[in-house]
Amino acid sequence: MKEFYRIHAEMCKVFSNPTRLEILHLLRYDELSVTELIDKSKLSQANISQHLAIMKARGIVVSRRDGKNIYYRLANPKIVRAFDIIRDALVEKMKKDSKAVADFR
Amino acid sequence: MKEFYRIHAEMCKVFSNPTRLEILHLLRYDELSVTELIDKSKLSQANISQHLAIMKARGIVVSRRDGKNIYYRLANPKIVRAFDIIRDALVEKMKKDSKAVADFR
DNA sequence: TTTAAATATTAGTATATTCTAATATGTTAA
DNA sequence: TTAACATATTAGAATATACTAATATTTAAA
Repeated sequence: MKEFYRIHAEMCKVFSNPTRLEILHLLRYDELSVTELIDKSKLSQANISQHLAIMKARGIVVSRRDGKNIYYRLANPKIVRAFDIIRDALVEKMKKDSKAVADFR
Repeated sequence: MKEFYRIHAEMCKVFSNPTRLEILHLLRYDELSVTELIDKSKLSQANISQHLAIMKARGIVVSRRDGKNIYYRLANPKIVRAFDIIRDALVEKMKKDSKAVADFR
């Protein structure tokens, strides 16, 4: 089982970087080329390319070439659901925390 | 929005370590004391304690003291669902990958 | 067949993470 | 109040990560 935790952790590690989350968010509904990702995110080309490579290697995104452009998209739509749940839990927690702060005052 | 990605990433970072996943898995249904966690995981006391501190600081687990023991449990059951989805996606992917390997032969 | 556009890769530095070993703190029972 | 148990904290070394700057590769158009 320990091996499975290792692999699971490897997968989660992909989601533990704000830049990658931003890229994944941009890819949520549509595939996008690297240039489009650069435009929409204002991140550097090299940096985006590196993160895409990481995610591709782990099977989170897939790519296809069309002429000069390479388009990336999510490999598995389930991942988005996992995000949403974590985001919900996060929002819930933030509300609770801010309420605790409010109650304290 | 970038700020939100940062916080989301912080949260996901918690799940990006195999030891923490193992602990979370052990806490899935029941609260457990640190000693029980040590027994069930065979991890070192210091290490478990450190990981519990990390997860507590981020609001993933909560604790209560009962005499000499401190019991930890999951703060939000939703988190478990997020795990399950990621795990499913992972299993799906592993099946697909092993099938690709099989087809290749 | 050169040039320009799109993307990938590499090297290197700064920072973060993880673990072990040692020590400290808190709690109960003798 | 001391001993023993349960848990937390600290320090420090090894490893991993993320970013920038520079360079390489691939493709299509001129």
